[in-house]
Amino acid sequence: MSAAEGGADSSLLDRATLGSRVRDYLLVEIANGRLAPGSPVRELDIAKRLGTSQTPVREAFRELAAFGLLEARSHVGTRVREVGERELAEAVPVRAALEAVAARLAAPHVAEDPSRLEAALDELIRVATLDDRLAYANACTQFHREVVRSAQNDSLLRAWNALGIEIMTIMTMLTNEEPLDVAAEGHRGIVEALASGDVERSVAIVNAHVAAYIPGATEPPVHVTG
Amino acid sequence: MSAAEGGADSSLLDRATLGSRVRDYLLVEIANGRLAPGSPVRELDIAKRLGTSQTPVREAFRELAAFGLLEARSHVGTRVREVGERELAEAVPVRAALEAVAARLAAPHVAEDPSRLEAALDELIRVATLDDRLAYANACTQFHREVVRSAQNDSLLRAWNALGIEIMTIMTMLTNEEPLDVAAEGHRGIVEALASGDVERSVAIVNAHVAAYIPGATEPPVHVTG
DNA sequence: GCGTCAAGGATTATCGATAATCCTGCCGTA
DNA sequence: TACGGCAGGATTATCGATAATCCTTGACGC
Repeated sequence: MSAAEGGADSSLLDRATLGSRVRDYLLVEIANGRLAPGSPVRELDIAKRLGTSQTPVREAFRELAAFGLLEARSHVGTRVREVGERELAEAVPVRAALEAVAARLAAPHVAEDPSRLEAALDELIRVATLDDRLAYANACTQFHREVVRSAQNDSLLRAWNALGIEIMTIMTMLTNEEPLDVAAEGHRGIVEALASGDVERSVAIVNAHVAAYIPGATEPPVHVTG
Repeated sequence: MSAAEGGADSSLLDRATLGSRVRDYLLVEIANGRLAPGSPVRELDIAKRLGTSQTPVREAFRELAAFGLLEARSHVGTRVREVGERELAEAVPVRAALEAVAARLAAPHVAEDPSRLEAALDELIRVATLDDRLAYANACTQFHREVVRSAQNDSLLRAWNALGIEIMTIMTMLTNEEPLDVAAEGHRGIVEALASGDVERSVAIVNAHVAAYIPGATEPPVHVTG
């Protein structure tokens, strides 16, 4: 998915090109574990399975690789990227820094019109009642993406997207025992802080939230002030 | 360029795939203005001009679109996106935040073995004598990428790559009058700070450096402490 | 035993051609 | 005039097949 559309487009219209539908298919397969991390995926295999040619599959592969979900080696093969605890931990300070910037930039916009973010929160809380950790992970990713999107800064969104939060969140949720309703409610504070327009509080809350995402993290690894 | 390869491959070895060479070609054409912002680019035109088929061109288009350099509409056409000062300025706080994290993480590693970073600096200073602003821009990007790479954090590198620093730097260098040798020397302080292992000084210097990159910026938009 | 090299298999990379889609301009109608 | 619809052109999207590259395996010489 291009950074501009941000990964939320294809479900709306049927304008979807074949490539984007293949992409979504792979996304789901990776998300629910049918394509396990580390397992190889072959362009022509997927093409045959979906009844398309190699071309759209190839395009989908490239996009997912850009998101860090797939790992491709030229002329050799592609596999689902392994995201170990080390990778997960590694991403935390990066994510914290980016979402801190996002909070700083988003606060004024959200304060002016909090409706989109509130809708994302409502959806998250609704999904939390479904006892489906996979669906919850996706909703959670969408919520955070909405925060970043609220900053109205394409560069920021692109960088954040490149982290591959989808897979990180899924991993975290599946190796986690936290009740979903509690996890969901933990996001309310973010919306409130942003909607109030209080930049410093927003940044602090987001930092704490992201840092808490990885079990074992004791405090925000990067504290952003300014 | 895929996030994994990091955009630094194609100029070194001839491992470059056709798609990546087309990408680089287009990058240069856009940078030096032969492909003016707003002008349409046709896949088959470029393909014929470069003597390839449509496929690699298409791939290059997708990558450049992901970086915000091209604007594609399905079944209609692609044009060079207008990258105004606003876009350039937008990226600054994001880049500053990422490179601050990079400095924090890289300092210990660089202190232990500064050779790679020093080599990048030497190369930058060497290229500065060539009076080729395009080459300098590339060397400069390489230097900063080396700083980020020194952090030894894949997530960080992916996010940074997603910003498309190449084009930002090229744009800046081409609309800039600063003498190249002065610009190059401005990077020495970064290496020294990192090599000394002084994290706080490293972060401060990197922040100042990045913020100064955009003419008109008065102070680091985000100050990272911790 | 160990390094070197060649052949073969696996996978992606590229090609040339065709299909699908979208836009524009024209025509007919009221 | 304003409006709807329908050819025709332009461009991308997709296809099926072939080429190029890389890795592995095993033979061979030392």
